Amino acid sequence: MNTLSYILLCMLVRKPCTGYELKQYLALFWEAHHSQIYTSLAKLLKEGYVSVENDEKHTQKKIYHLTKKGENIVNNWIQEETKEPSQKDEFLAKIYVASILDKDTVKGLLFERKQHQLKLLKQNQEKQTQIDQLTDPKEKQKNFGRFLVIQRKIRICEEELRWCQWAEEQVDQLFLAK
Amino acid sequence: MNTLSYILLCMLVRKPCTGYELKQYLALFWEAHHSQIYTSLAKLLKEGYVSVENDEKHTQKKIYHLTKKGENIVNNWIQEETKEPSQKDEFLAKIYVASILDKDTVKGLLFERKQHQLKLLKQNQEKQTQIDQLTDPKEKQKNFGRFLVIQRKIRICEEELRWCQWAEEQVDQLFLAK
DNA sequence: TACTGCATGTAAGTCGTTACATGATTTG
DNA sequence: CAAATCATGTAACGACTTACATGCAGTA
Repeated sequence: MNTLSYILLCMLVRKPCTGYELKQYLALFWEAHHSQIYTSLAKLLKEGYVSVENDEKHTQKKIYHLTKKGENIVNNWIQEETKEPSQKDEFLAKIYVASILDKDTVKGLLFERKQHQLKLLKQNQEKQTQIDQLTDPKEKQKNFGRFLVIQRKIRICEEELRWCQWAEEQVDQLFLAK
Repeated sequence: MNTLSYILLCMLVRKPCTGYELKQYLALFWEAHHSQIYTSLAKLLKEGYVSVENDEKHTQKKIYHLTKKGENIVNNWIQEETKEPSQKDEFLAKIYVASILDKDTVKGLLFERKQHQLKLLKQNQEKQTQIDQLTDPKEKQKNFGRFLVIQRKIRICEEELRWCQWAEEQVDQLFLAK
């Protein structure tokens, strides 16, 4: 059992999913290519942590369900120590060397980042709207954790956008002084 | 040349560093174990992108400098397309399944996260103070990119702390309703 | 009917983690 | 003078990326 396997099992607590869906849900706080997800799901199935149901209409679809054994192992994992988050951000490495770049390059980098963050923000706001529209209290409760995580993402996107704005102003000031 | 190699070269733009220092500077936006850093530096040296100077007092220390060739390749890399940031955060996977956890577990997770973020915030505020204390304009200019990146980290830490606070309130409300 | 998105899978090669290994320097 | 931190390195193993490969479903 590696970390990705536990993450996949966590995703299945809320509802049964296909591998394809898992990849998308995961994106809120994890990264994995489909090749990795499908091989991990195959292992989890072999070891009995998940079960598969074949969709009748879409015969190619495999809907994975969490088994009792799977839920137990998730519960144990949650009690274990939580590893610190890891991040890799090329953009910040480029910003780090701003002093050897020209104004247009730095501004271009910041512009692209802003576009990316705006896109992310919009996507997450849509996800939130979907949760807000749930009327069934049971469904709403099942989505509580997801709701918290999406809210966090939205807040951080907004803060990053404010930082981009501020950074642009700093760049302007620096090149004015030169 | 992989991404880590470019990141290392970027770090050396500001000032010559040892592998040990690089690991610490990197932490602002990248993660790498020392084993990876030392082997990458050895490759960069062999290919002439960096040069080594041995510290006279501390003979075990190897201070890496960026060569002209290294600076050129960094400049080319910066013009290339920037890969999107990647993140891996176990904590959020655990929060995601909040609905099957008890109140104390969720609150405990949030508490630990808060402690971690407070530590990070403090560390970065110290880094900022160091930059603020620079008086030489040239030194200050060289640290411009670093300044931007540290500011971003501080802002995001603060936002995450606000989110933790908010999330605790949400948890209280949920368990009140139950 | 062509194109985009949905959906799954395998294999080779690269990257990253963990463990092993050593030794100097600083601080209480 | 013991412990923590600084400082560097190698090797084995596991995780991740990239490329190859296939086919269905919806829509313009």
